[in-house]
Amino acid sequence: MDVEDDRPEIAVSTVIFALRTNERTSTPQPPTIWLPLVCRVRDPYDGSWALPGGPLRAREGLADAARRTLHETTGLTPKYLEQLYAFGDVDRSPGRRVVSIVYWAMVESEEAQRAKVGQNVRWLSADRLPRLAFDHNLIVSYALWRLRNKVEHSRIAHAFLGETFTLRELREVHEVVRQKGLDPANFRRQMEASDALVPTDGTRTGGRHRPARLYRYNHAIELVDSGPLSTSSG
Amino acid sequence: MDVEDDRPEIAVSTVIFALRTNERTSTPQPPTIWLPLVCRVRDPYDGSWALPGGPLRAREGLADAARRTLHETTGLTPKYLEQLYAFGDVDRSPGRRVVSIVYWAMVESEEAQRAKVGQNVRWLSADRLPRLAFDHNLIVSYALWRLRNKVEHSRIAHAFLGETFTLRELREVHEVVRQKGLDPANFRRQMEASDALVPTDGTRTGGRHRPARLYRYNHAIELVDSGPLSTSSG
DNA sequence: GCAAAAGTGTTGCTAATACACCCATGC
DNA sequence: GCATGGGTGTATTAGCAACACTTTTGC
Repeated sequence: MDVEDDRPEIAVSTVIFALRTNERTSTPQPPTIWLPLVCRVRDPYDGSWALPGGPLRAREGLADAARRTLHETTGLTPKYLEQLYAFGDVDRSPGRRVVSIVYWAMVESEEAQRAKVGQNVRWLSADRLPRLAFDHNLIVSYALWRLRNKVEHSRIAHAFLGETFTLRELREVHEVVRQKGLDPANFRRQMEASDALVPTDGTRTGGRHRPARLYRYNHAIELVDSGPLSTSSG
Repeated sequence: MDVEDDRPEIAVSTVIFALRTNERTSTPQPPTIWLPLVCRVRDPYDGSWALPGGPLRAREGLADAARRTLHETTGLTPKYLEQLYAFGDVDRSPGRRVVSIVYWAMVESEEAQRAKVGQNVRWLSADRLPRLAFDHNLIVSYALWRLRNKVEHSRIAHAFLGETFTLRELREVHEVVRQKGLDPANFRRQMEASDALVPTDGTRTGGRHRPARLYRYNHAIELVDSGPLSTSSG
């Protein structure tokens, strides 16, 4: 066996999350977690759905590679991107040895609608996934677990929303991700106490009720979350 | 430039933590966090201290590689081992492109004393490190941050201790890692409430005071911490 | 006995919860 | 008006920190 071919390859993949409402149903429903997947067109796993990704280029950072590959396949620009885990089991890819550095990302709902879907790229519901290629079911499970964990103790839920948003919208993100209803009053107080939000002058009107104040995310804080690693250092 | 040489290499390194008392001082002192480092014997960074590690073999899992390389250089067998992060900045290694999958580990104090130190391997204090090779200072900082974060919300402190231990010993681990004194009474209650500990029949005697009950870690729980990833899947 | 750490009890503060209530808007 | 969600107030509860106190050992 050739020594060069023995060297493990490096690939970078990304689990991209967005909150979307199921278009198939006519009655209004709360959004759920969806992710764009790519249909493989060659073996192994020809015809299976897989995470967007690709090989790491020689002069390209890990996060850069994640951003590039997900943009190439989906056209999306994520609002949040973080390294998830390196998957490197010996036989996770039939025939070859591939170590995948996996990232996870969030895109806002508006951006998600701009994604170029088609025969080869499609949104699938995170909790009704078919059997995916490679170990990608495990990867998505872990990414979901991380998302749910992080959203409780961190201030990242806004990454699913636009520049400004109402407290109701932010609460809905939390409710969908954490899979349980939250008291509007208590949620408001927690957010106000956390210093994560800055009220704007605007309000969102719609529906037959009092208009809701629009808030903006307070970017002056987020340094705390990832410790010594800034968001860049991949 | 040759295409084969352009492909990024994969290395696996490990930040190994142990609690040790400084041998140089005669007066008894509380332990602090130490880690074994390897002195490099060739460029780049010839003569600098670096994390134990090495290239990933073709038919070897990531965690296996971490376990192997740290054992080869230090002789240690860690009680806890977890993936930390993949570091892959383009120019983190002069001349070559290396992506390092870094693990972090804890060894119990007794095991730490069995480590084979010498000219090339030495224990250094985690908060008084010199300038290390590559980006290893950043890596150690991040590992420390992770250790300190995880020890508060998780049940891993026992990994610094032997099979059985007193509440005082466990509390000392927390105090050293979290860098602050803890109330013995409240600490006891928290541990008892957490179900993480199982009391044994034994007691530890020593010093002129009442013997302390020995506890054992309750292994029936730990599944929760890492979510869908069991400790094996690297 | 006395020092020192093991172990127990009590109190008060803070934060999270549950839920009652008023406010402002669209229809 | 009236339904609906926006927004405020408040009582109850759970958890945690502080600290006084009792117990049991070595010397």
